[in-house]
Amino acid sequence: MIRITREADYGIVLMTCLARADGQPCSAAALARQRRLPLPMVSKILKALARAGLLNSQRGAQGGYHLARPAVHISAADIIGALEGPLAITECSTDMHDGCSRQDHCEVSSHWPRINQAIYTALQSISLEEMSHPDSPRPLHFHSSQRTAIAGIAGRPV
Amino acid sequence: MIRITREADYGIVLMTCLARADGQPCSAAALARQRRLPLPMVSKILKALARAGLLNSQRGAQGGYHLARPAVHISAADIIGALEGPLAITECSTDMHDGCSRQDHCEVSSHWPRINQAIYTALQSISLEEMSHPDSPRPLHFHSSQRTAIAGIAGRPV
DNA sequence: CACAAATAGAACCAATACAGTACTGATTAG
DNA sequence: CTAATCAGTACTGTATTGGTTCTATTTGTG
Repeated sequence: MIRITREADYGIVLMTCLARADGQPCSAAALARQRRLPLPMVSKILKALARAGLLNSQRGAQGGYHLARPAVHISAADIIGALEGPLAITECSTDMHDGCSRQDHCEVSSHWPRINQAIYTALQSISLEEMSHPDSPRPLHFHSSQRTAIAGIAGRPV
Repeated sequence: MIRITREADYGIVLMTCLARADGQPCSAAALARQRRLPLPMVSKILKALARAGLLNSQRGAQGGYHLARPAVHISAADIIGALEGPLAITECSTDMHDGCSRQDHCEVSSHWPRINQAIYTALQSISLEEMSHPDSPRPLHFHSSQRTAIAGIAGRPV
């Protein structure tokens, strides 16, 4: 129901790779090969992540990217934020909602920040470190019934 | 960074209206007028909400919509889910990710459900009842510094 | 020094999804 | 019967996404 772009999706995949390669710089090409992703796309995403300060880059031959700080201090929110801009679930959720002509008649507006905050907190509680490990060590309240209800049903929203 | 569609946005607005009108059926036209929203859009959204079982509808003259159950038992997740389909942050987050050809090389896939779950939980913890009150009675950890960081910066992601 | 391997950055394009509209039909109160 | 109101489908213009291409710029290696 809520969607992040594929860019952010790939971004997380790539970051986990880099997290596992800890320290070792990886070239965009290497990562693309490893994950079977189109190189230009990988390149673009890594560039963005580097610009956001999540990755350090080394140009030239034998260059590549590596994490700018330990995986424990990078959250899902950081990565997604870097690739999709700041959290804003609706356009109204800004300080200067000039564009929102309905502001006067929109009494929910004050509640969006709460929802934003809730999601942001959720995303921030998940560290890259955690995501890099194949098995989830901390199952994060998973009631199997809920699980099917959420991850179970068809993918792309209709 | 994460976006819901405007449909879901309006959906929440409309649901809060109906929550406040408690019991009284409201026509699509009335709601559209009240919130200054385009009628066809309002109509479309209410239909979807009714189909999802969140609203009951009464056809014919003097008809309208009203909540199918008390506002306390309707969550933001319900509303958004009704309008955008089940929670699926990426297409991989499904049981049968047949389409995902990279599955073999995608080791994060197992972690998306966790993220989904985190967001879902966050959204479910916010009831329509809460959203219908102008002032937030439960500020849900709001550190003003964070607040600007999240709701502050420009709206629509670039 | 020259070359090759990398990243940096911008510009570009096609496909899709979104937001919104229009129209036609069904139901029901008065 | 008639007007009000919901139900459903199909359509359209625009914006966003996903992805490519091309041209620098940097830097290690022979």
